[in-house]
Amino acid sequence: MNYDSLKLENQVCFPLYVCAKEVINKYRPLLDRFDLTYTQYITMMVLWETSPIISKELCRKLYLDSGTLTPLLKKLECKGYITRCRDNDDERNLVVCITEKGMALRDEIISVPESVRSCIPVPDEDLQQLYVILYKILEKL
Amino acid sequence: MNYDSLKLENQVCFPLYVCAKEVINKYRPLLDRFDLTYTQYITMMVLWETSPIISKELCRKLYLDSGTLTPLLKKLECKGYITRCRDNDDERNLVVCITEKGMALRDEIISVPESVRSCIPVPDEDLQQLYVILYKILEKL
DNA sequence: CAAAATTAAATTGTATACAATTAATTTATA
DNA sequence: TATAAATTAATTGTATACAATTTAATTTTG
Repeated sequence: MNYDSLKLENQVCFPLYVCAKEVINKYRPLLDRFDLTYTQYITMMVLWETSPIISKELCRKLYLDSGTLTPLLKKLECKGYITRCRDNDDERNLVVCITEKGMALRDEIISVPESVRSCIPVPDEDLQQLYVILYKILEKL
Repeated sequence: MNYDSLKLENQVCFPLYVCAKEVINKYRPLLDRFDLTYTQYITMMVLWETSPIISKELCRKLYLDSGTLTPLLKKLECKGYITRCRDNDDERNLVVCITEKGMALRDEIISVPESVRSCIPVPDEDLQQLYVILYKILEKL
């Protein structure tokens, strides 16, 4: 039998998985200073754009479920970056609001994207192409 | 201040992270039948190609550390797919060998790559491009 | 309107991931 | 050659991820 399809080098998912991991690892030392993990960081990104926001919406935008977000949001609350409270109109919903401290974090963290970019020494065109293909796939999934 | 660089839509890492997660999620129902996780599956892929292999080499090929691999290998051993023993020449090294049962698994699992491929309805050219860019980045990291 | 169905967050359990440390072994060196 | 340095797995601790279940609230429906 021909087992070529089961070779690691013939997989697209493997470099995708490794690349995502390794790029996220580049964020770690940069985000450590702010006591944030990568997942907490992208959560803050949504909140800098949209606050207040319902937890369900946050889950949808971040492609995460409540099992992941519930403890993460509690941690961000402990750090003082967000508040969590129930929606009066529908008590099932959790309303997440960014705090002043959370909003202020944006100014401090502004240099992170550029720092990460400098860790990935490939041309802009490659990253642009990568971006387009990834969203093309995400749309179809 | 201009905060565009902190918008989720302007990140390359975010779709990379989500895409990797979502594609791996496509493997889940397919691998469940074999009682394997994605990480266990790619570990088996290395072993189908190379056995015996030193744990250190396995770590290097999979971009994982011993904190992740040690418990994973113990699980694969419990399932009867591999054996773990020390290298007589250098007792620090852990030698991982595939078992007959592990080798037989390859024939059963052969259809998985095609099944996953069919879950990602984009042209081959896109995946080919993706593959090239991802390895280009990995080489530089 | 009351019961059933639906929805959303939280909880529980399992499996990664990785940093930091520890323990055992081997290699280098004074 | 005895000790220091280096190497490798394993361990410990923290933080995701996600499936499955539970709980509480809301909506639908008979």
